[in-house]
Amino acid sequence: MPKISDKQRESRRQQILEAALACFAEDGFHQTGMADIVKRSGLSHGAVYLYFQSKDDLIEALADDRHRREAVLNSVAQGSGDPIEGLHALVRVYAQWLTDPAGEARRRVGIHGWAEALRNRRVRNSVVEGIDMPRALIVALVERGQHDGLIKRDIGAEAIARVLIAIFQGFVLQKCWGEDVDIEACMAAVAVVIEGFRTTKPDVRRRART
Amino acid sequence: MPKISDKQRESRRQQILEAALACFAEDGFHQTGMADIVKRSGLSHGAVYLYFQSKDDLIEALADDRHRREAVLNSVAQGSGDPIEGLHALVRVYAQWLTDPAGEARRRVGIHGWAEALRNRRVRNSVVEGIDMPRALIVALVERGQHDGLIKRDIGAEAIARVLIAIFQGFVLQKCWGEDVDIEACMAAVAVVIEGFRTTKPDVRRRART
DNA sequence: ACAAACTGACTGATCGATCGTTTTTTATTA
DNA sequence: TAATAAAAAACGATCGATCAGTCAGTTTGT
Repeated sequence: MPKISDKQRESRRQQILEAALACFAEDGFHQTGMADIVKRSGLSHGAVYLYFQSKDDLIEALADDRHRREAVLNSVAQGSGDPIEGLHALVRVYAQWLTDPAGEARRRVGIHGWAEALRNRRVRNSVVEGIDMPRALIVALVERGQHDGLIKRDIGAEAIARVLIAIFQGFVLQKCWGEDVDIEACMAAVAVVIEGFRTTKPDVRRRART
Repeated sequence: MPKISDKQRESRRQQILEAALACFAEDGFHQTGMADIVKRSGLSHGAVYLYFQSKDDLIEALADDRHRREAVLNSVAQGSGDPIEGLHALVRVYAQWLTDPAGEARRRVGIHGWAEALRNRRVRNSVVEGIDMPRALIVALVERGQHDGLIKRDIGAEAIARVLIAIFQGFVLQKCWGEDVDIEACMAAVAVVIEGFRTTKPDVRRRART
């Protein structure tokens, strides 16, 4: 007979994950000891190992950030209109995520995950898959924009997607290092970047959808 | 009386640094043991500690990448002409650095350094100072371009600099993760981004230099 | 009363760093 | 030129500390 309910069990799990997130955000994966996580969680060593098989298990559980993907997915729903407006919407979503004080720990752990991805195959898969979704979304938007003659056709949609993603990755770094980045001004610059992809002449050639 | 010359001494130092670079690139700072570096260097534990006080000393020595700064400085000399052409030149320099196979280890160590910068003040200072120089260079170019009416005045020069730097930071990540990034296509997209900063109308208003 | 949840002292392994010893090189002497 | 003394350089066995992970025993809720 289980002593605690599934809800309680999940709550304990989250309790440990939150402690681990805070510790990893402060000191990175490999400079954080299990003792730190244990102390912060308020539980004991044994209890933690009831919920996670190993420290690597915890790392992998935190390397995967589903919340952000869901936020992106929501913006997909809105992005069914003008492709370029879709790109702007996407930028807005990420800008908000970037400036949310509550997400500081997640961003820091994310950076540690980027480094860990260089040596841990499972973490790398998590990280790469994590950017695959927004990348595919941007590619779809751009290709639609190019098809409709709104976006320059001489640039690869894939290239545009990677540039936009790179911009946000770089901002996460610069922000987390504590540099005083004027996010608002930078987002304005990114908006100009996106407008730069727009065809200068309206390019009346607009083929019918297949 | 010294047994070995300064040249030999520096050579040994480099020998250790190269071993450490290779090890750190493979496994990160904290997953690399001194024993790994010792073995790779072909020396002994004691010998390594004759040249570096501690493992952290090695980390800090490698977190600072002067070579790249020098390359940027060289491109400064060329950038005395058209500001926008200066930006393109800068992109070319970084694109070359990004695709140089010999620089793979340095790029990977760089990423580990980005994560380490979150918890090690000295490493953070190295990293931040490392991007301060190209940032100042871009700001100078953009402000000159804006002054001459070549670059849109409604974007902050600082913001443009941070966007361009972020792009390259992101590309280093995506490249090192092993994703098949078409660097050439991406650089073409970046070129479009830069052109997007250009004033659409030539903006004849050109004030004389103060 | 019973079984699951939890505890925390404990373990073997591994870490960065040390230091007494050995090797190597150079300046000096024979 | 060959032998020698002296000192720096290099070595590597070894240290205490710390690590992730375990398990026999205790508590807790049903």
